[in-house]
Amino acid sequence: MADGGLRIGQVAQRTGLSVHTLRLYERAGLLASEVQRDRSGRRVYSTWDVEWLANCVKFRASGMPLTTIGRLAQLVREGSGNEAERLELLREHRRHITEQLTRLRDCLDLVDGKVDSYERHLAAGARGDPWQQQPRPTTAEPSHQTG
Amino acid sequence: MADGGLRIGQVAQRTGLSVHTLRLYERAGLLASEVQRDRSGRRVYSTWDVEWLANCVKFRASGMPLTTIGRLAQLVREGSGNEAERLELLREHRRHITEQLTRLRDCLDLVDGKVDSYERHLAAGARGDPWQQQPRPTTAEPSHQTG
DNA sequence: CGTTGACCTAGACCCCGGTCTAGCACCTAA
DNA sequence: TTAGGTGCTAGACCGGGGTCTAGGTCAACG
Repeated sequence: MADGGLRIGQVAQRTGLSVHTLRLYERAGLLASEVQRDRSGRRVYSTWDVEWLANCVKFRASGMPLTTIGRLAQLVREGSGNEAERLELLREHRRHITEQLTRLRDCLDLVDGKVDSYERHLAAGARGDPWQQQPRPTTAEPSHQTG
Repeated sequence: MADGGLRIGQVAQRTGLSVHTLRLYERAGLLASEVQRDRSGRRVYSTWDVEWLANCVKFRASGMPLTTIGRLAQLVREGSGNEAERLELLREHRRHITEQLTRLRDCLDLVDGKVDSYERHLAAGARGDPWQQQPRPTTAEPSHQTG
């Protein structure tokens, strides 16, 4: 395991991505540095590549689309000088994550509420349905309001 | 706005779903009660339907697949007696949400770290790249370790 | 009346992100 | 020398979740 020098299978193991996906990511331009090849054409990933991929995994897991990761990768590939742009991109993603977090917490509230009510319901011996449309008031007609 | 009696367009407005999606959801069996129709065949949603749909929106937003929502809807459609199963389903989804939350927080840490480092980097006058592979140690060859 | 706007159905289309296959090349170990 | 394992490319395929189109029906308004 001398520094650098992992092949695709090993990288797959330690990133949790499939080899297919690794190749896909490369084709899609997600890699921030050209992957080396050994003399018979097989990919050779440096440990830096693997770290980068681990980051990609987290970006994906937090909903960053492949194209965006690609843009970031490109910026890094281009080297120093565009840090402001990278920062911008990262900030935007951070915003995106925090939004997801609040939405998710909101949903969790809903689900928690439902779970609670069903638990109480079942504990109390199942009288009535805590989540049922009312016993059908009438045969609803849209009452023709144009609004 | 007498109780009950919204048409699809209005429902689209208040749920944020498109009319296309509303019809899709119906076809996919996401609705927990048969949508009424007026005498010319147009859908007439009760306010209960709309509430249900609002819940569906949250389920989706928290990553519940359509098929699962469909199962839940079916249980509700079938009426009292299967509350335990609904509870099970909801609990599982809650678990799923909390997992997402922890993963997301983890990703947020990463992104926060990167943002911080770029901010400090830029504030300090951009020396070196905080996110760059080391200056290319050698021309990595995989050193043929079979492991 | 006719026109306009909301609605209907069936079905095609699309994007995204992966997953898999076919057919081939290499390399090392038995 | 051959077999097994791993890798390669190009490209097909897939599932999920929408989104849109074509072609038609109402119904209400001017």
